[in-house]
Amino acid sequence: MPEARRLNNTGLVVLGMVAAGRRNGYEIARSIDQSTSFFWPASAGGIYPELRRLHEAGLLERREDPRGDAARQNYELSPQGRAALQDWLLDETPGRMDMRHEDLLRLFLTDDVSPDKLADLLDRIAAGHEERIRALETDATPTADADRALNRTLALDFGIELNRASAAWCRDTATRLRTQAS
Amino acid sequence: MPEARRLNNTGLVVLGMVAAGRRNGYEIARSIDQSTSFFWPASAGGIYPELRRLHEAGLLERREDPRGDAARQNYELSPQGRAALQDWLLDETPGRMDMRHEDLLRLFLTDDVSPDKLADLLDRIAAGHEERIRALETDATPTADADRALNRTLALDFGIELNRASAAWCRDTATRLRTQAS
DNA sequence: ATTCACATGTAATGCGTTACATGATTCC
DNA sequence: GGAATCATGTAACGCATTACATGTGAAT
Repeated sequence: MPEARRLNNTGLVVLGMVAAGRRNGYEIARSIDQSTSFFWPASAGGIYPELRRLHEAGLLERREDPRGDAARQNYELSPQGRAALQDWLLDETPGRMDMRHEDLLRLFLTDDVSPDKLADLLDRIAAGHEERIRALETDATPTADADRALNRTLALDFGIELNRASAAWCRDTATRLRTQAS
Repeated sequence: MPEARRLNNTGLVVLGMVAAGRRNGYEIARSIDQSTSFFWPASAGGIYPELRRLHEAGLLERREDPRGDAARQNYELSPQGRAALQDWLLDETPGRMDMRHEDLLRLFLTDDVSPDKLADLLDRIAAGHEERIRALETDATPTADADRALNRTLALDFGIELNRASAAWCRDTATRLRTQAS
């Protein structure tokens, strides 16, 4: 049985971030924030308890690494941790995918179906996606992150492309509605 | 202060579904499953408690509507419920948008960055999106749903387009990786 | 001197998911 | 009679979020 079954959402990305060279909770939180958060969010408050759990489960090794008087922990993968991560990475069953898109629910539930109102809403949805593109592009700049590995770049590119397509569809549909209405 | 603050994820869609004419928990669960689940999931088990909460909060009116010996509840919006829903619908602050995309996390965390392996993974991600397109298209067929309102159609179209763009990007990138590698 | 980035945590609360359990009705 | 659909719930469980609390080190 794959160990990965026991890894929750936070645990998965925390383990992966340690594997990617992040050493402590703060670095992990920062990295998640800059890179995975748009397709795999995890809040800072959940990371430290999760690090402890992973350590207690034997997936992480920890050593004290104080900076002056300030306590600091340094984490690395244990052999079991590496194995659990590989189990999950090599699992070829399709991964879960969930979405929660509030504006789309608004669109779906709007009872005023006049084309103009819908077009306005679509424009606002587009604006949201366009802002997200900007956020992703700043994160994707080479200076922002030492990791220029191909797969990292690809994941961010995917996010940009996704939002670009969303924004484009919204803009197109909005203008289509407006021209048809007139 | 908008009442919508007190509505949780399930409550929002439940209220909306009642507004859209769904009468009982079963109908709501079925509708969510067929339409909003890909951008606003809600599990059946959470709907009945939520209906009770909304009723207790005064947002829904309930009356008994037995079918033979079988108990059944019929829900409708109360004036407060309608107001709360409108508050939320007309709120122009950008809505939340979250995603959880396991295969994308796999892509991001893969340490074997050989183009062939990455291309394989991308093909699998594409396949997942293509399957989702098929699911959405069957839900979007006119026969499947009496609601042919414009906004409903648009929301489903958005989902289809989103997955189409995702799949296309994955396929394109996979072939690009393979040709560059050779 | 003070502000900002670094760094680690806790506690409350409210979900959301899952699995299960039950029974009626309708259709074949 | 049996199966699928309709219909309503409960209970456990593990989170995930949020807000808070605290302190150090580095830079200006």
